Amino acid sequence: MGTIDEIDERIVWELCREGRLPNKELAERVGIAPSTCLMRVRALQASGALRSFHAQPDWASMGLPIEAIVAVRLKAQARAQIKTYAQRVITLPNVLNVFFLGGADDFLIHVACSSTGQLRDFVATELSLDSSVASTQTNIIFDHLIGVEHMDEGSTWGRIRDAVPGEH
Amino acid sequence: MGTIDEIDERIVWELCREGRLPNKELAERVGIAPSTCLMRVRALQASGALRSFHAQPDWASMGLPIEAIVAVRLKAQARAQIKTYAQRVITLPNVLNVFFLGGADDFLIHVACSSTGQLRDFVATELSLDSSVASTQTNIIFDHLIGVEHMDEGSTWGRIRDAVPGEH
DNA sequence: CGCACAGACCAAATTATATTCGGACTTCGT
DNA sequence: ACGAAGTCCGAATATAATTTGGTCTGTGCG
Repeated sequence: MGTIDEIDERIVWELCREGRLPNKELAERVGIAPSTCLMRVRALQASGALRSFHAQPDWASMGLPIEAIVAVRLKAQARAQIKTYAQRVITLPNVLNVFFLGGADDFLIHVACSSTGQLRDFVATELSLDSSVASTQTNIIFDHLIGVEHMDEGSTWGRIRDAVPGEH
Repeated sequence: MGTIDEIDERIVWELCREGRLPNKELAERVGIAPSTCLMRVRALQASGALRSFHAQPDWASMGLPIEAIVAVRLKAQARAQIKTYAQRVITLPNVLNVFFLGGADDFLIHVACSSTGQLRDFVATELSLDSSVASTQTNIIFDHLIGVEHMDEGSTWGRIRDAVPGEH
């Protein structure tokens, strides 16, 4: 099956940092021929290791200057419907991300809105109103930093895995 | 200045959904010539409306199957150093995203780890150990849905902005 | 051992895309 | 109405993506 070697990892890594990196340039960076590189990228997509590619816009420029994280708790008896609820929420236009969580909160919903008013309205009518919801807590996002954009060439992800701490 | 019209919005929107969409195809979708489309995309990047492009990997395939959101609170007197702390954290290899928050928590840190052991170790040594930190709370992520992937053609972002609720 | 096979790779040819460039069109101010 | 500025398009060119065929390597088995 799709066992990922060192080169595949470098490919994924480079594409995380620069999603529109041309195949030719990518091939050069990881040290293989463009044709081979293309084959690998397609295999990575087919295997699911490379899920998707997305632009990261400045939401404010798009008229959505207010971002927030909404922590949602479902009623205990509604936990079974957690997937149904999430499936509905993820299709709402303002929703950027949904994280299913363990712990006190059932999930976090990352949203972008045109104003604090719209945010309040959105949370009230789209999130809280659902009968499965026990409570919501809205936290404004002041800034958002993206990890892969701040990572050096040197720090490979291979190193991360190697550094597994002991489970004493 | 970079005032964004209807077509620019559609461009950004399409690229959010498909980051590697070829310029020719993009031009076709938004109904302009490829040369014009290229010019607009570059203008959007220059103006900052299009920040960046990233691949979305399956972190488990990359050997990092454990994802978590860590809520961090700084000591009251350390709030001034919030940016310093964040700048350090964002460069750590396991960190995917950092959200600066208003509210009780100062920020949320989205991380990917090779094991629960590494997660515990990472939070303990890289996040909690800092003298500015008052407390951390770690929540495992069971699943992560991406909004733009689940949005239909029909639902334009223009509609979001229009639907500004009244501030009565 | 030596052959047949599968898998991975590369280079060159082909196809398609990205990019540049010049000119046409619109808008706006005088 | 005229000219300047801005925006757009189409065709030409540069560059990249993709296909193809063949080489190399390792493997299993006669």
